[in-house]
This record gives sequence, structure tokens and C-alpha cells, in this order.
Amino acid sequence: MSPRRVTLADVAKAAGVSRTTASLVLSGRGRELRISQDVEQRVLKTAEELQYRPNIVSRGLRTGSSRTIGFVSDTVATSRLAGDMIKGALEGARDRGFMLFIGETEGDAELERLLLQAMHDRQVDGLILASMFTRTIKVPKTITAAPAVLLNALPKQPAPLPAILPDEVEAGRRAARVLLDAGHRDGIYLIGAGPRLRDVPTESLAAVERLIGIREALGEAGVQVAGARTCPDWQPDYGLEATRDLLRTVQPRALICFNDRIAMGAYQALDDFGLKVPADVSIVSFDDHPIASWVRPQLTTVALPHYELGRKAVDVLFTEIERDRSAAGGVGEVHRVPMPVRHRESVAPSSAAGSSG
Amino acid sequence: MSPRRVTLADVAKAAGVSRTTASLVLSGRGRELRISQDVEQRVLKTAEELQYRPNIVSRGLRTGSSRTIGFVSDTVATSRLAGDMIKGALEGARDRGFMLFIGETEGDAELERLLLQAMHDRQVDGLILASMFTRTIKVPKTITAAPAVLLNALPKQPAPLPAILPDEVEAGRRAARVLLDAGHRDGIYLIGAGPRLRDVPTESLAAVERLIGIREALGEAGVQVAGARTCPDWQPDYGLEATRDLLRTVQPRALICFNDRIAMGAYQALDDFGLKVPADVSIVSFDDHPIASWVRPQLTTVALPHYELGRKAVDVLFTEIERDRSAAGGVGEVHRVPMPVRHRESVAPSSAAGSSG
DNA sequence: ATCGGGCGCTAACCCGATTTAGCAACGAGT
DNA sequence: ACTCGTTGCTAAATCGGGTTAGCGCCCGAT
Repeated sequence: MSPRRVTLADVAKAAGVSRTTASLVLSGRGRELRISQDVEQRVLKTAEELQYRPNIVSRGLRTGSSRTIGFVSDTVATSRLAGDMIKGALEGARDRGFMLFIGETEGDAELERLLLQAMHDRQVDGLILASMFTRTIKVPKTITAAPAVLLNALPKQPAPLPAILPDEVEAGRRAARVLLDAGHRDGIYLIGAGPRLRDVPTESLAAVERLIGIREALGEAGVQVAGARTCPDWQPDYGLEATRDLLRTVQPRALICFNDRIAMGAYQALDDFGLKVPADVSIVSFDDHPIASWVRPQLTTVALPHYELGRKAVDVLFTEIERDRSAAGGVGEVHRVPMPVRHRESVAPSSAAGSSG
Repeated sequence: MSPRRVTLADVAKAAGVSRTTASLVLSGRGRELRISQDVEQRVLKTAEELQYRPNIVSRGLRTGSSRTIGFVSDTVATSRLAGDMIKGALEGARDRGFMLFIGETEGDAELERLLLQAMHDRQVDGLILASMFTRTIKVPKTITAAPAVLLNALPKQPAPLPAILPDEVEAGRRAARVLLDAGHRDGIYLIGAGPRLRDVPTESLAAVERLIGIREALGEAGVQVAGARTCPDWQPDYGLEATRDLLRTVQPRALICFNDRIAMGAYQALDDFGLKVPADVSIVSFDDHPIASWVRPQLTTVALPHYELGRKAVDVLFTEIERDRSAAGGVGEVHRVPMPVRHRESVAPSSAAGSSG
């Protein structure tokens, strides 16, 4: 059997004071409420000796705060891709002495309802609703029971919820600029989505935004996308198939793959056609999945800042909790986290390149 | 501001009964304590109408249970490899109406201490101590404050803690048998560890056990390991280097790679030497990392049952919690979860194969 | 009339903290 | 001597439930 914990009453008794006094001293309000140095020291010493630790459950009952936040996702907890989001959230929470409840909904609305309920039953101070991939989600009504933020997602209907998202449009621009900077102007193809804004996988916000950024940066340089192949799902086999299909008709000079798994498929297709990366074809991609540094040559990619997203979500959530305490209404601001370029080996200067900057 | 929750007192008042009566009815003890049908129905109806939900924090204060378990790992939450362990644990907990606290220690003992403390402060009913890779760990003393199990780890010093681990020895046997069944008897090399039991990465229990299983199964068939290359860390680049080194002197007929990332490096090395998988060299591996089905040909591998490990850990933890309640002492049983073979495309019959029975 | 006993419900205490209101002792001012 | 203000501490209420002991009532038996 586990031994009984030391309680405030134990400390008070051992120090020969009332529970009130012990509580005041230990919560640092002793000075303010005129507890003598003598008593203060005695209480602190006793607490130390007995290894007293306040019971947060009990405190929570009184104060209404459990010093806990809930992290609810569709399936983010099990995807390595986004595991770092949890890590960021975890560390942000830890810095403030908060713990993290984790829950997965598998995209099931009923499960989500039950999960949120279970978290509210445990008096979470706030909630993070995360999505595995960037998209719009239907915000459950019960969410209003506590402060909340959206992570990697936007509300389908307008809602006063802050959202934290990667800056995908800028990422698109950056990917395009990597190629432009290497002198590429012709034979740039897209694998995964495009060329039109509606040629994207269902619900994928990232696809649309990346596409916008790509077209914008290329457009500014007076460059046209030479063509594109869409993929119903962004997995290696679809990337392989799409790229093969492309190579049967044209020889691209550069590929912008919409994520690293697609890029892996593209590598395989290029290999099949005897084309070398980056000598024959340059490749730039998105996500910075571990695979990006495992393939050869290593893949130049625009990284999803998972860790930063998780941390930012917690930061925003805490300002939201603050706001809630002051009874102020939320506004639903959208926070964009920059996606950094990881320069590796899959991009070479265009052989047709003129001046280099 | 979030609206105030409906409390038991609200229900009691609305139903015109005492809090006691309401509590008895709602906790199902009404019949036992002779509450009339009439009152019982009234209370249930009122609770339903007011959408009453008991506050678990409050209940926890009285009963000592928070209906929550803690999942503490070195860095398991952020590794896709092991994310499914969390998923398994999550679902096991959910089935019992429990939530999961998540925490990472980064291998830092002080962080671990603080984390366990924070969890105990929140009255967790039990703890799962998980490791990202199978190994022995130093069990913190404070662990005795609540029931606990080890996941993917064994205690360094003898401790009465149950442990849940993949059956690595049998996995080793299975990997070897995959090759034996395909008729391979000669030219079988190991990449990652071996050939001696002490030729393994530091602290890696999996390496030792897989090696034991491999040697056992091969030995029973009267087959010798032709040679081996160790890797200081089981990453693709080390696998690549080790395999290259091997290919400079011999031409293997089959490789047993100690995990899929190493196998990926091996693929690259074989490609460099113009050798085809599986026509020239068969490969069998461990883990069933996503990459195993992305490489071509797809990799035959013995899967780590992450999901089952997580679930099993929760199951064992609950029997442990039960045991704790009955004040019985723990025994520290070791539970082994089978690792299934994923037959894919990287193993071909040995060209020198004779009879196949 | 009195007692015993089952029935149906509730008062009151408990969990472990926080917090409000206020008490006792003492010195200073009038 | 009396009021007033500090100082230093504590009693008691509170959070939202679970749990124990027992109260009032009615019926039947003595």
C-alpha cells in the first residue's frame, strides 16, 4: 500500500500553528498578512522536514484551477510528424508548472465530445485542439466551457478562437525562391497538387496555401509553373506514380513536391528513369520529415515547425486563460509560425543559369 | 467567462431532495439504501435535464482516485516509432474512463523526479514508465508512491515492478527463420550488432536479445552467421557505412539488419555496389517502421507491437492498482508481447536452395 | 399505551487545501 | 480609564462531492 501523504494539517500541527497560518506562510502571503519571522521560519522548516507537498487536487477544488491543460487531437499523438508539437506543448506547460492531458478523437465527433467532457470533468484550465494536418475543423460547442486554442487548424465556422498555424503561404514562396535562387526558370513542375488552386487533396489547407505562395513567388519573378500532377493522398506510392506519369511525357528541370513522402516517391521515379538528383532534376519539398535527411542526396525542404507550433499554442492558450479570468471576450486571432528552409543536397544550380545574383 | 457548472447541490435542490439522496441515487446506491422509486426517478430526471456531470476533482479529493494515469517516458511521446504505444495506452485508459497525463524526462533524472512529483501531486492512480528503446532503466525511488509498471524497459536493480516488453528473442528467431525458410544457409550477415553478444550498442537490450534469438534459430538449423558489422547508432548513415564496409570484402547472400533504418542504409549501399534486393541479397529487418513499406522493394521486417505494448501496459497497471488496493505486494512479473513478421518483398528464395521442406 | 422494527430520507462530517472575517493582546494617545 | 490602531494569529466557511450515523414516521405486536 502507498503511504499516506503529508497534509497541510500535519505541518500545522507539527509546527504548532493553525492550518490557516501554515497555508499563508507556504503560499508566500505570510509577510503580507503579518505572520512573524519566527513562525514563518518554523513553518517552512517543518514543511521541509516533513517533505510536505500541497495536494493539487484539493487546491484545485478550492481555486477552480487544476494546473492542467488538455491536448486533444484527431490522431496527432501517434504521428511522428507531429509528435514534436506535443513536445513543444509539454515544455511550454512544464515551464508554468502545468501538466498535459492527452486525448485522441480519431476524427470521431462523439469520441471528441466524450473526451472534452472527461477533460472538463477534471477541470482543465484550457484546451488545445490540434489537427494532424493543416485544415479547417468543426469546433464542438462544448469548447466554450473553457479557454481554448486551435493548433494546426482553422475553425470551419467563424469562432472567437485563436488559431496557431504554420505560415504555409510564405513556405510556398520560400520553396519557389530556393529554385529561383538556383537559377531555375523553366521546367519547374509540381508534384502533389496544382497547378490550379482547386487541384488539391480534400480539406488540405496546407496544399492551397503552399500553392498560393509558390505561384506568387514564381509570378513575381515572371516564371510560370510548367505543369503539375496531383496526388489523392500525400504518400510515397502516389508520389512515385505521379512522377512516373510526368516523366513519361516531359523531362522536368526541377520539382516542387508538396511533402517529403511524395518527394521520396519522386526520387524513386527519377531513379527508374535514370535521372540524377540534383544534376538532372532539382527537388525542393515541404515538412522536413526524418526521411528528408535519410534519402540520398539529402532533401532540401521547408520545415514544419512542429515544436514551435506546440509551444506557441501553449503560450497563446495562457494569454487566453488570462483573458478569460478578466472576463474579456476573445477575438480569434490567427498566429502564423514561420517555416524555415533546410538547405541540403537536392537542389543544384540550373545548367541554363545565367548570372548568379 | 466560462459558465458555472451544475453541481450536485443544484440537482438536489431542483429535485427537492437532500444532497445525500441525490448522491446516493446518482452513484447507483439508491436501491441498496432504500430510496423510493419515485424519488429516484425524480433525481435522475432532474440530473438529466440540468445536464449534471459530477466533478471528478471533487470526487477524487474524497475517494483518493483521480481516474487518471501518468505516462512518463524519456522521449517516447515525440518519436513516431513509439507513438503507437501512447495510442494503445490511451485507448486502454479510455475504455476504463481514465485519462492520461503525459510527461517527458529527456533522460534527465531531476526532470523525472519533478515530473513524478507533479503527477503524484495530482493524485494519479498509477504510472507507466516508458522507454523509447528497449533497455534497462534506473527506477526512481519515489515510484513507490503509486502503482507503476515499466514499458519497454527492465529495472536496472531488482524491483517489484511489472515490466512489459516486446519478445525480442523470439523476434530474432523469427527473423532468422524467414531466411532459413527461404533456403538461405550461407552468406548470412548481420548489420547493426554481433556477431558476439557483447558487440552491441550501449544499453540496448533489444540488440542483445535479437542476437540471441538469431543465433539460436540459426544454430538449431546448423547454420553459422557468416559475419557481422556493428553500428554505434542504429541510423541509416551508419547502416550505409557498415554495409559498404562489408561489401568491400565479401558478397553476402542475405542480411539481417537490426532495424529498418539500418536496412534503409543497407539498401543504399547495395545499390551503390549494383546489387539487387532481393535477387542478389535478401534482407530481413526489425521494427516495421513506416519506412519499411516506403522503400522498394518493400522490406520484410519483424514488427515492434507498439500499440499492443501500450495497451498491455495499461492492462497490467490496472491489475497492479487492484493489487495495491488489496494491500498485496507486487512481484515484478515480466510480460512479453509477440513481435509479428511482416512478410513483404525483400526476401527471395536462395538460388542455392535445395529441398524446401 | 408502549415497544420494536422496517422504511425513507437527511444532518453532519470528511477529503485537503484557500480565504474571509475577526479575535486577543498590547501600546499609544487623550 | 477609555478609545483606537496595530500586530499576530486563528476560527470557520468554502469548493463539490462521498459516507456514516441516525432521525421521524408508520405499522404491528404486546
